[in-house]
Amino acid sequence: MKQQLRQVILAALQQCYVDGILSSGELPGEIQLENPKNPDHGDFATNLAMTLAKPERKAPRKIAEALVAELVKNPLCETVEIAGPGFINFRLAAKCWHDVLEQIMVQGDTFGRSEIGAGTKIQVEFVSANPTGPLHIGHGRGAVVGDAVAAVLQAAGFEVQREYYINDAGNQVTTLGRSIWLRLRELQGEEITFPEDGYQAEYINELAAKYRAERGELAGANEAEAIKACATFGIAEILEWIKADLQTFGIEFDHWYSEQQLYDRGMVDQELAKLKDKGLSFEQEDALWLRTTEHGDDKDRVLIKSDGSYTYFASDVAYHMEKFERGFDRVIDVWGADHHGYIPRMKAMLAGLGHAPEDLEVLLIQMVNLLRDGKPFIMGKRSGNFITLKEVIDEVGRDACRFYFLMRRCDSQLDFDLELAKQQSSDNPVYYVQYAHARVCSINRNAETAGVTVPTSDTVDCSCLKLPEELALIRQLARFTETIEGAAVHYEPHRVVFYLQDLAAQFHSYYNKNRVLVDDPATSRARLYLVNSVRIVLANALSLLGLSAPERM
RNA sequence: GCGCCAGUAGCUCAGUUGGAUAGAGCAACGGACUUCUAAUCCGUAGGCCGAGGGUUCGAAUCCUUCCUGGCGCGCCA
Repeated sequence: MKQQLRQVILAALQQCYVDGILSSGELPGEIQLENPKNPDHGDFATNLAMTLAKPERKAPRKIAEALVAELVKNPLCETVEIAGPGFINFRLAAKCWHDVLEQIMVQGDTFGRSEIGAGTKIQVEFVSANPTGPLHIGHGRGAVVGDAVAAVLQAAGFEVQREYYINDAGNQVTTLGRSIWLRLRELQGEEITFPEDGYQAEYINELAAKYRAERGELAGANEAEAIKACATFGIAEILEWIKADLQTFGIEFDHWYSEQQLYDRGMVDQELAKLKDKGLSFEQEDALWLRTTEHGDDKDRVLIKSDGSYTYFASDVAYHMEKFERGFDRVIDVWGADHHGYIPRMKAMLAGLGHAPEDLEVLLIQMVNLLRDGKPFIMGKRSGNFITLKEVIDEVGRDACRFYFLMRRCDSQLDFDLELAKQQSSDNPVYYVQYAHARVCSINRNAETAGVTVPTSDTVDCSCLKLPEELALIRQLARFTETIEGAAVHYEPHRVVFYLQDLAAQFHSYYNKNRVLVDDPATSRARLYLVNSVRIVLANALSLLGLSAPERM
């Protein structure tokens, strides 16, 4: 709709140049069209005359007059008016809006999709929590945001892969192994002193018990081997928990990528060798450093420590180099905001290899403040006051949980009140939106009983849809595609959430003011056509965010 | 000390590439169910967009200085 109008405006501008009414010949890169907040300002507005004021050296309103003289000739435009300092306001013919409904009906569950991302391969890596403990609420937010970002990108035509990076190498693995091993010895009746830096949580005892049940007593193996066995066992078990939790949350990954395998395949050494060949790394004090200061980092970073072991950064560098070698045009990492200090060195590393800064986009997920009845719910691994993601989902419900995580832009902190999220009332926005969907379904059931069927595009008489609120509703529906595009381009899935709330509000208001099923059959059918278009868009948006669209509530 | 994110109504937050009179929900107050689901709707009230300066036709939005809160600044992961 917008694109169509842009063409019309461009043609009018060119005509003005041909006629010599305007002389600069200036063609704007893109004609800016906005959706006015004030309905008096029409369906669309452009500031074109104001931006042309400088090159034309004429008053904006003069330029607008010339353009309007051309534009009124177009049948698409019902009215074209000049307003304020030089805005041109358009009101489109009702026919244009009725065509939108037909598009929705014909396209069904694909309505809203576009191809702006066609040909671009993007990888979204998210969650990537260490497999040393169950997922908590912070991981949940990252999981939902990552999943939704991937979904809107897909809807906008990008080719998307969802990946989980498993940090199954490094010190934390040994710590996990040792923790399980100690608990296991405890179970076998030994008196042990549990170290300060071990994992103290209850689930370690569960893992130890399970190990014992499945594998029996620890045999005479030496300590290092026993710890390693416990670690391997623990990682595998916890990974299963994580996979199960994500599944109940409705999140699926295309690819699980193991850090350990990165080492086993020799990828880390290979990639580090490439850096060395390019002169990006250097040795100093027995350690290997990456020269990240050349591209904006505060200091150079260690890849291989003086004791010969690798830093976490080393495998991360190799991992990201390999991502691009896999053919992705762009790579998105979803991280907890506490890792933000890491961004400059990663970007510097890629810049050294000739990548543009925007090839890697890091989405920082701000902290989640867990509350219960408005009071902070302090989580301490040691206090025992620990609540896992699974417990939150079980208590609050999947849809409400997802919706809360998506309601805010991810770079602002989120207060998550368990009692509030749990409420199945008007206080809970997720039900407000889902209720709109259920309401249309209910109307459909009543229509069916009354023998009224939803008309097809060629049998509907859209001329019955002329109330201002009906046209406003269609305008909102028409914005769905551009909303998804905006959410995709800016990596901001919360835009879809706000869109959904606006659409639901408009529908509820319309529903309260007007009956769909009235005495006049043509009007009933046309309104049924309209509300079912609303239903389709609600369902598409809900599905995009991983939310259900219930038919009854 | 340096860096990142945030600061908008009593509370929680939106606000598109800089656009017209800054919006929504909750809370408060007043209304609407013999009518397709009241998990809904309609109305009232509520603002120094953290503060100052700058850029321009035009700033919550861009630049700059400061204030406040959160988080980072390892040869940890």
